[in-house]
Amino acid sequence: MTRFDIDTKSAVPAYQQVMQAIKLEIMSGRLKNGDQLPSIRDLAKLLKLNPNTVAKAYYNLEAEGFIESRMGSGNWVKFVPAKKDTLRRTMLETELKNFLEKAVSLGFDVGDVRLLLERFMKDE
Amino acid sequence: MTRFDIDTKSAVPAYQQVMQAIKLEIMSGRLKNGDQLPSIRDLAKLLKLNPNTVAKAYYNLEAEGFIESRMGSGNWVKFVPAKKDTLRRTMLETELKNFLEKAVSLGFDVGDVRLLLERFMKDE
DNA sequence: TCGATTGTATTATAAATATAATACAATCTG
DNA sequence: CAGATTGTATTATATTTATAATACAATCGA
Repeated sequence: MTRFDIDTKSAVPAYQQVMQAIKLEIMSGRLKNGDQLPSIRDLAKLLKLNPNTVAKAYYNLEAEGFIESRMGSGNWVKFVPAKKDTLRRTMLETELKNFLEKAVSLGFDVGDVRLLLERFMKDE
Repeated sequence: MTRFDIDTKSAVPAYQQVMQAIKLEIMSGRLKNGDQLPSIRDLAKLLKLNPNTVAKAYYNLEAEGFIESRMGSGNWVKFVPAKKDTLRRTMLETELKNFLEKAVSLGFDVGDVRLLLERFMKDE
């Protein structure tokens, strides 16, 4: 797993930074299905965090279906490509719906959003 | 202004509910440029909130450019159609960028988002 | 001008959240 | 089996956030 650091000055809570970093590792493929994650205590020591903070990150990652915790033994990446694709898609759809809600409350419709998106695609 | 209520059981803070309701009034056109808003104390009494809670909502609405507060006199909707359109567009772009960031961190690209969006347009 | 109305500032309280300290319990390994 | 390692649960502390109580200051209007 790629090393990462916690920005203690950030407004983003430490446990969320841990979650984000690990998700990124999984999404990018650097962490594969079945890979074992560092133990809570080891990662806590490495990042200079309290073990409970890492435990909270792992707990949430498990709830979101990214990893699996087994008592006494450790934490593993849970990454079944097919399932993960539907998971990612579900997450994307949730985020899109949230965004569209905001757009509508701003007075725009889905067509407006589509036009703006296409401008984005041309620009970059 | 259309009457609205505060859901005290909601996880959304009261001051944010006030902001959202007033933005909606402005965006929908029910509140027009130059319209005077109820005084902080009046709205607080109406909604059964502390005046400071309403003041916080008004303060943020002013910071976001939706209204204007004048000491001793009151609060007015600031809604210059042209400027407001650019404001809305800026807000939309900000929200879109935030969403696209999440999409990318999920492993999707802008093209994927466009396809999903078009499916949304067909379905509804 | 002067009282009433308005927004603002200060301070306090309550609730939620993040982090930490510590103890507990399941699993693995020799 | 026994000790070490692992995740989990409980409780406490610190910080942030939302709300409230109160006092202050600018503006308006009779």
